Amino acid sequence: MSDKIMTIGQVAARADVHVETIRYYQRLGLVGEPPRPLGGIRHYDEKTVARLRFIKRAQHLGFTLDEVRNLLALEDGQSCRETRALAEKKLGVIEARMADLRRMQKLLKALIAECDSGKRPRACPIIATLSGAD
Amino acid sequence: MSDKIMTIGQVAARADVHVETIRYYQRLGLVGEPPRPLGGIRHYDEKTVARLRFIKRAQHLGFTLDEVRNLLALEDGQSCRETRALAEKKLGVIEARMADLRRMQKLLKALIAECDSGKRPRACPIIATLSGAD
DNA sequence: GTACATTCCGTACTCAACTACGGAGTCAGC
DNA sequence: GCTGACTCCGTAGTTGAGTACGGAATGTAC
Repeated sequence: MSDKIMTIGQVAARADVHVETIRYYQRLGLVGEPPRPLGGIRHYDEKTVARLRFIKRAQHLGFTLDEVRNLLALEDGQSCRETRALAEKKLGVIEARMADLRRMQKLLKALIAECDSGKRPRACPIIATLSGAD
Repeated sequence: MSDKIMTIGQVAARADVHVETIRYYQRLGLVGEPPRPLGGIRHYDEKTVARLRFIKRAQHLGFTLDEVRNLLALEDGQSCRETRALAEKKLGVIEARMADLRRMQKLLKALIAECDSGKRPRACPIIATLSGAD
């Protein structure tokens, strides 16, 4: 576990975010305030990089920072009971999201196949199917 | 295909969005301006409801309105060639997103199992794995 | 030991995506 | 034919998620 000490700028570069973003996440409590030996400058380690990357990925999957905070609580959580409950809940969210993506995927594939088969898809039903008319 | 005529308020209620949101999407061109017979009030049909629901779902999966515009172009697209290319591209995006979700899912399941097995997961590696350290 | 780059910190600005507001027009029921 | 609910339209305000700015402090290379 390479515990090389880094400055905020190095962490930012490695996680591909702006320095300001890290400080913003610290204000929100998504990233902890690291030790600050000798007056001023904070010392970060590789874990922060991983955490930042995780946040970005989760966001990209449609989770808000607030939801990401919950996901992060799984890592941080002390109580197994609470962690378990949260994990279960998030699992449900993720599975619903995957189902939606699978539907999109299926339809896109069908659309492509239809294009290939030459028969003009008169009004392909992509939206009708995806809008999930309940 | 029930082509019942609706007002904007009825469409909003059925699609579970605000009236203002529909007008906003019209300004952005995500939803077409419907016919407006007899002076003032617009007449909508069921298709608009489906379109709105689709937009909301796609957004929830992490697509921006701009990306949603692209997805909608698949439905609206005249040219099979262009549609095909776009569909192919979106399919890639969706598959990447699903892979990420699958990773999350797997880890959440592992986390739950670990909780259940009684052995305290000392620092569960959820983030480490999800941060996708390349 | 002094430039120069970074960090620190607070505050202000930006951008996407709405959401609210207000006054005028329209329409359906009584 | 009037009342109350809904629509239309433009403009302004809000929220979430950053991004930019600028002056003081610190650290590093020469």
